[in-house]
Amino acid sequence: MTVRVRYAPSPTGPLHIGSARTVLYNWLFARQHGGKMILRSEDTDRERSDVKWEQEICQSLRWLGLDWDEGVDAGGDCGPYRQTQRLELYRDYIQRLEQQGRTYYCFCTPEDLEARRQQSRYEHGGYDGACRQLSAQEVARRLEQGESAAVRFRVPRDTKVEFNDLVRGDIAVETAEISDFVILKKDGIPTYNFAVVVDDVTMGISHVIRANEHLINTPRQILLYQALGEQPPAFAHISLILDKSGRKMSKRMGDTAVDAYAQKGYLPEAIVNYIALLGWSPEDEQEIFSLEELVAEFDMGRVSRSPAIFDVKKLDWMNNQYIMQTDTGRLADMAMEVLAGQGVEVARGREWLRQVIEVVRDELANLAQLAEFLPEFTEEEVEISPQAMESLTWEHSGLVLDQFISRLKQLDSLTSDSVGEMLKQLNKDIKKQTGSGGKTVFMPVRAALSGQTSGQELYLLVPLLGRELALKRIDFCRRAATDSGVNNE
RNA sequence: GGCCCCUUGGUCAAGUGGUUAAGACACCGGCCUUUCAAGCCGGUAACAGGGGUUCGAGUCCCCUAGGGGUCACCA
Repeated sequence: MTVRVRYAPSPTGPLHIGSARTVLYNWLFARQHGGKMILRSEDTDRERSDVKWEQEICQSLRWLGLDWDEGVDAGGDCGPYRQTQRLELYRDYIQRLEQQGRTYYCFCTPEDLEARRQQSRYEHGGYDGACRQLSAQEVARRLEQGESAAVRFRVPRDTKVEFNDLVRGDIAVETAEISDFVILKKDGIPTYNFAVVVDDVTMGISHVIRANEHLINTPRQILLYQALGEQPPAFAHISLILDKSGRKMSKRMGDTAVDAYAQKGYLPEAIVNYIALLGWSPEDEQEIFSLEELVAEFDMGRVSRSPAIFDVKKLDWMNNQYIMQTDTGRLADMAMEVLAGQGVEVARGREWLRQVIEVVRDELANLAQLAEFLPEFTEEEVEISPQAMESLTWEHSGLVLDQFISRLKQLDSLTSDSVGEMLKQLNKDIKKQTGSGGKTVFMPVRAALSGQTSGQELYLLVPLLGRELALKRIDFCRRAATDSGVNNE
């Protein structure tokens, strides 16, 4: 059997992180079986659908590195791939069911239904079957009078629907639990449950891999497959991704859209890697996976049945892992965009930013955090910590800084090597002159250069500052120390 | 409320009747280091509860509790 899977979003918002994982699992499954991936737009909700979202979803998918063989933006033999463009097809299928007496017209208004439901809410949900027994004459008469009607599917009574879910095992539901549901809305648009079935049948879908919230829809859909005389596909329902509070991920608790993570400077491969591990685990203990490795290792049988909580801390760690091993040129390109998106201007340009990244990358959870690091390399007037201030008053600090300044001025070019050499020599010489070195040398230099007692390696910091800024900093910090009433001469 | 699904440390999770119950993130400590990170080493911490079945249960069965989903002319 050729594997054909699909991702079928409704274009009503950006790509959700949970959906991204669903697509990933579909994609991995297709790729490892030499199958096809299909992207279909379920845009039958005319109120909320918008092509703008369809485009954004496509863009996020591409950004993640997930492609598709057929569908929206790709074409294929089973098109069109937007449900609103397949209305005639649905009509044919509705007719097939009609001819077999499996449907009936329903004239109940939404208000009627709502009112009746209010009363019986906790006894039996769903439709009460009011129009099930309407005579053919009455139906014809009301239709003729121009009364509009929805079409409902006649659910068989007293039987049960059983199927085997690839991740959940055997599932059985009594049809008594399923009321006659609408398959064609009054406006002539099919409902989700009907359209998916027709689409999955006509597109030859072999495996339906989707979120767990659809598990309960599956029996209805299987009933439809049976009524149409079609073989249902295999189903795999994967658990939801929850937020920190254990609820379905909501914007209130953090970012839910893939795009939000892109804008914060998370790398697509980190996102993919992280969500792959949210609900699936490999046989061994590997944590870092490329897309190719995932194709090889992924196993639907090892997908977890329980919901997973999205942990940004681990994502941060994962992203950092990728930041540390990614080419800084690429990071710089991404960072320029990310920072621009945050309204942060990089006055000294991309190449300079690249060097900054080289120096601070091991502390970065995402590229947007670069914004917090930049002042350390650009500001003239820095914040001076009490500890830094104190180190400027040490016995030999004045001497150390004087010598550092004159040597800095003499250096031909500022590279990590030349500055490193210079510092080493300075340390040696000071030790010879005063008897103390190490911390008594490096700490005042650091304090005068940055106002802090911790930070980047000095030989990396200085070249990034440049001679001019470095000298200004030292001047500024010494002045501040003097002004604070302490004599550091 | 009915139905369906789920329940191993704070989080992700391994585990398919016999293990000292892995590993990762986070946290704590140590080493390294002119600082901070990174890195390396180590530590704290879990089978929701109760009944069975069994020589033996995180693993199988039942009940309870908790969480989630669903009960739309939304998808």
